[in-house]
Amino acid sequence: MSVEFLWGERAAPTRGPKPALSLAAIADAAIAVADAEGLAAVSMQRVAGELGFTKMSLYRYLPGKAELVAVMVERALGEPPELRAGGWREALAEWSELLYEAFLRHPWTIGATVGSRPLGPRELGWMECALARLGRDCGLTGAERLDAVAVLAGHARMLAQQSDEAEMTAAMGEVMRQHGDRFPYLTAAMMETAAEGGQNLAFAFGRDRILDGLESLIVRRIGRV
Amino acid sequence: MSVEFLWGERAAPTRGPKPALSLAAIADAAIAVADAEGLAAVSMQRVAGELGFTKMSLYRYLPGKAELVAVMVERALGEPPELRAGGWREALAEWSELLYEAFLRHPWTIGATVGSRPLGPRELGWMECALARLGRDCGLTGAERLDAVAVLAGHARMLAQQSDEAEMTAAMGEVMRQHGDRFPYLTAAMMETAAEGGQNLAFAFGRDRILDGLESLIVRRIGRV
DNA sequence: TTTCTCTGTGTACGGTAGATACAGTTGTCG
DNA sequence: CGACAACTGTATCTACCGTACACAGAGAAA
Repeated sequence: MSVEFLWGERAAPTRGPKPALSLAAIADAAIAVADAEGLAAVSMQRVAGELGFTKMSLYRYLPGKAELVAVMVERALGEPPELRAGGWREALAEWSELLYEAFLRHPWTIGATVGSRPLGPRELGWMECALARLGRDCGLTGAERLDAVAVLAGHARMLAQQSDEAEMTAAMGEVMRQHGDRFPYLTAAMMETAAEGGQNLAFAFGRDRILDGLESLIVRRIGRV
Repeated sequence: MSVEFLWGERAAPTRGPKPALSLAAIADAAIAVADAEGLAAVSMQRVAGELGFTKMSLYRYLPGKAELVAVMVERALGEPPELRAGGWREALAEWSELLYEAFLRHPWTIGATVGSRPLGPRELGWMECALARLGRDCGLTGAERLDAVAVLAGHARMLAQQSDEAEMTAAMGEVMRQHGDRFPYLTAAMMETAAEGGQNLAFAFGRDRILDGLESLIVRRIGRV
């Protein structure tokens, strides 16, 4: 995986035939496949076929599949958002919600952004726009600010992943019916949840707890929010 | 992927040749490969070769590769821990740290536990032993207790993943040197971090913020911890 | 001993990523 | 204009992957 690929703009060649494809068109076709059938369905063959070309033609635009996935992620993530005016807490709340929604729009990005990988400009841009609001005067060190943003991002990622797992929850219900007695506290919590009904506020709950925790530390450090 | 596989004990056959392999031996060989070279290096061929058998022999013990990975995860996770006595906060702090260390021991489990998958008894057991400490009398609803534990688990997973990415950080440093001016706040935070030195407390920082947030909610709900 | 079941093996198939060689197109320069 | 160089997409090839299936041998039950 070449890091430069996500950052460098390659000069458009002047000689030779006009390219029939483009990086953007390839990425969009791949994203459409991933949205519809998951990341596992994205193969060079499949994407090229979707565009009416042979798979090897894609290698004129991309060094390999890893780069394709990286470009897909960058495109699916979108430009970093313009956050509403307000304090750091409101800004980070909005930021994490937007990230959460981006993950929901393209659930495969969750699986595509695990492990070591080169970060593209947009992924860094999202980090930047959160850090811009958690400024240097909030009483947190640089490492703490980075970690605070990472915790929020991790929460958005985890909750988006959970909401993508309807059939997993169904399969788990079957298991719980058979082995529920081995997990009394888990069973109780799930029964309560089912009785309450409202489960869509799971993301907001965790996010607000994290922000509560940050706020209490900041208050301890500088005496105000 | 058959859910029953992780839960059911298959009866040992009485007739025919003695099995030369065992599920445990296969999983251990696969885990050794994954620990050394990553999950991508785990193929039926490779695991069977490691044991001195042909790949097709593995299918006498496992329906397919998905089940192999599921068994690997269950084995690598280990039995749910016995948490020290104490309040919910100390217990959850220890719990998330143990989970974090389990992820560090087998970094590939992070990538193997994304997306919809059948949960095994140990994965549920870990949830159970955390929920047992965040009891019904803490003022949180069932859904809130589940989400609180999920946030802590997600944090452990995310930080374990980050610490596995030394070369990613290195590659990012190169990128920042070239395009750092586009990300001033990110650059500042990273410079500060590098100057401070101590980055191993990143996990504890996030964990303590999450626990702070939970504590402040519980205090609001029932007036005490 | 015969029978039946389970074991591990060999072969085969369709899928994957990717290297390489090649034919056709097209801009630039003599 | 003609020759050349650069670039395109295609066809072919290798090396894997997971796994379906048929089969020979092992070994306990009948």
